[in-house]
Amino acid sequence: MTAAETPDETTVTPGDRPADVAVETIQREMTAFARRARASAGRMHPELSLVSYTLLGHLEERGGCRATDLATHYALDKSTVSRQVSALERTDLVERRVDPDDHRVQVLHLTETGRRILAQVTDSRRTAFRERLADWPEEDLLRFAAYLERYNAWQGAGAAPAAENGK
Amino acid sequence: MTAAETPDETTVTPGDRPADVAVETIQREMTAFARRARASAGRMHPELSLVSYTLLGHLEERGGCRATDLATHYALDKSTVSRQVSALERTDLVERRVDPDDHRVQVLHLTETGRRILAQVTDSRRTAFRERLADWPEEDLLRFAAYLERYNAWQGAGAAPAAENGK
DNA sequence: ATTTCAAGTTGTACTCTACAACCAGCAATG
DNA sequence: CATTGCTGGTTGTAGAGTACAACTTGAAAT
Repeated sequence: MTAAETPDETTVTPGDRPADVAVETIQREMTAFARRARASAGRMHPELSLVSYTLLGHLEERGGCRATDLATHYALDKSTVSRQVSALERTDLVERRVDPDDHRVQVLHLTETGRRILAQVTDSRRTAFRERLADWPEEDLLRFAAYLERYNAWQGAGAAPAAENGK
Repeated sequence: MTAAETPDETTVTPGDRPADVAVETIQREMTAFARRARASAGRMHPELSLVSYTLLGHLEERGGCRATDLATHYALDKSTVSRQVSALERTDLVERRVDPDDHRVQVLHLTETGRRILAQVTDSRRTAFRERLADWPEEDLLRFAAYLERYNAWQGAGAAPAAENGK
């Protein structure tokens, strides 16, 4: 429709080389994915938002850590983490234990419930991903995983030196 | 840390096969990316949120479409789209033209400004992505792009049969 | 003409988020 | 020890993004 929409080529100027096209595609697809992720995650598990999920995951992986650690690791404001943690505590998924060495800090730990819910959501998410990737040859799965890791591992030169899952 | 954290194996049950590990990784990395995307996009372009950007992109790609089309395509509520479009109109990035055939519908079009801003943001995003992918061999770029497309193209069997550009 | 349907808008509410102001411990200094 | 300053966390406030439900208006079907 409306072919008279000024089909000027200068508007976007996608590079001509295959690599440029690929970068373009990567950008587009990553963006599309990101746009959907939150909502779809929320639909799947109304009980545990994407953020809560990753927070809980970090807690389990580390076996407890401080709110500040979560904040820096995920590049979130400490107030955000504070509220998230409050919510998680209210729903009895995490508990706070005041650090005896420093009464300012409170080490966060998963509760049994938290561990259970996390496992449950993880499982459900895994199922969804598996279904989605069911017909992929193993070789492609491995490569795709490697690419994603590589992509995410990139540390922006000038970017905030914080964040990133070092582990 | 805290090895006394009940290291029960049943908690996560990651499959042992390489493919399972890969799926796990894909899930984790896609999630990590999604979590950051919005914020980083916002930091890069305070003028155009990730959503606005994709909306504008769709408009350009299609050369105008209805709000409902945007809603179904992006699986957003029509009220959400309505408000987004309002904002885009207020900032003079899109304009509405009432469809002469059906006075209910208003076809959305990019304005000149909209086209310009979109191109500008697209360019800036492309630069960022290129930088990030600078040291990737072309072969990997092509494969990564293909994987992402394939991943995103997946239509959940039971998912909403709506969406996607029929046209 | 009346009912039904589709496109959009508006009211309301909730989540996620940041920033700024603040409080409470710890640490260093005189 | 008292003062100053830093760090971990909370709370007030604000804004984006979103959904759902109720409503308006125009089109279509009967």
